[in-house]
Amino acid sequence: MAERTRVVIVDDHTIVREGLRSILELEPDITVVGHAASPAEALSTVAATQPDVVLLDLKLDRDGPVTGLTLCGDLVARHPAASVVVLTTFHDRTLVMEALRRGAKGYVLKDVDVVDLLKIIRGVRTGSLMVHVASEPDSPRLTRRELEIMRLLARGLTNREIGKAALISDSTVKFHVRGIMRKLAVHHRAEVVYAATKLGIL
Amino acid sequence: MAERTRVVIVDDHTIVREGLRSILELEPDITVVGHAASPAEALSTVAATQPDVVLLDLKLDRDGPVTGLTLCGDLVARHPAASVVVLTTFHDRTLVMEALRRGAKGYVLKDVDVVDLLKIIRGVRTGSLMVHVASEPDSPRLTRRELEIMRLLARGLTNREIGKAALISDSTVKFHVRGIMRKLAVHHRAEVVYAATKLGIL
DNA sequence: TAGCACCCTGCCCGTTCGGGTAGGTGCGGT
DNA sequence: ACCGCACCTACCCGAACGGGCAGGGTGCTA
Repeated sequence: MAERTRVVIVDDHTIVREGLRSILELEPDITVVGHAASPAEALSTVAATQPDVVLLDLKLDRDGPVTGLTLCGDLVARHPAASVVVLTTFHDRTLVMEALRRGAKGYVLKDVDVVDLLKIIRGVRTGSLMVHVASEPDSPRLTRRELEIMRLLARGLTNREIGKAALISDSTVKFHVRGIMRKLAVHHRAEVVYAATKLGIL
Repeated sequence: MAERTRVVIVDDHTIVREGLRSILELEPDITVVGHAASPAEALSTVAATQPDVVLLDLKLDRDGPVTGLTLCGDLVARHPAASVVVLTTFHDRTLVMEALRRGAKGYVLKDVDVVDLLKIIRGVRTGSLMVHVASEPDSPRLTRRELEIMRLLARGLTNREIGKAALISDSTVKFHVRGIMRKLAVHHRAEVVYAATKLGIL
């Protein structure tokens, strides 16, 4: 292996980006060829640099991990040669599974040892580290509308008020709320907020 | 200023700790004399190394920022010579105010520029950077009972069910829920969960 | 001793919610 | 052309909620 492993870092926090770069650049067989703070930036950077590994933070903004998950799928689809390694603070197993389901080659919790991180980067690069994907536990997939309703719901709006805000009737709001509750397997709107927060959807 | 600024880093994520260390060690006038991942470790490390600045992440575990806030107060109380700089991902203004109220000398959002971070570290060290504390906005103080009720409420229990669980009547539950809502300045239980999560009380 | 904070309970009332049924549209894939 | 899915709307009804009221009690502290 003469070539150095080319890595792109995607994280919205400058400190994490720079910190990771500092760590990785100390390794002789690894080089950081780019970094990005947003999905758009990530896609263009990866396209431009064609890295071996993309270190991807799932939480790219205050909207939770959805942004990162989506980006993960996009990166895998457009750049199958690059191995996406999910970097996250979430201890939530469903999130990890969701990322793997979308084609991530590995995942790293942010409190891992640096040595382990390096091991994983080298592992996915050589292909010696294979992740067991095992099909789906399928975290609930909310539609656009449902997400919108849920955010308004979390702010304490009544169905009627949500209807005003979303320009739909309160009957429709109730319809969507039912959908949300069914998918999250809960029965009260307070629990919706709780579950959504735990899953990082909110 | 002949002496180098001595810094201790407190963060539960190894990657953030090592990353920060890598960044700071590049500066000739700054030296990282210790790091910690937990409150206990932080207190002993700070006591042992007597740093000028403590970089403190508010979110030290999955319990939210309460752990960090408490530690912030403890550090300030036991080591008034050390300047605590709060490092956090939370964009929430109330959290920052709460930290300052407990004696933090400054705060840094994790997505700041590295240059700004260095500026702040040097600022608190020389005392040229002074934070306006302005007394208190006082984050709401819930009683033991209210906290207990709130946690059950978040799980989606009805007032009646909460009563069963807490061995009190549903009338009393409603009494406490009213108290919670009043203190959080909200009017619906879904919003209670939302507000409590944002404040890290849950 | 009085005051205060916390805790507990009951009743009222109008509003909102949760869940059910029973429809409608439009869009994208097989 | 058909199916599935997201989306929209309307009706019903019992349960739960939100916010008032009016009272209990304890324990600690000034």
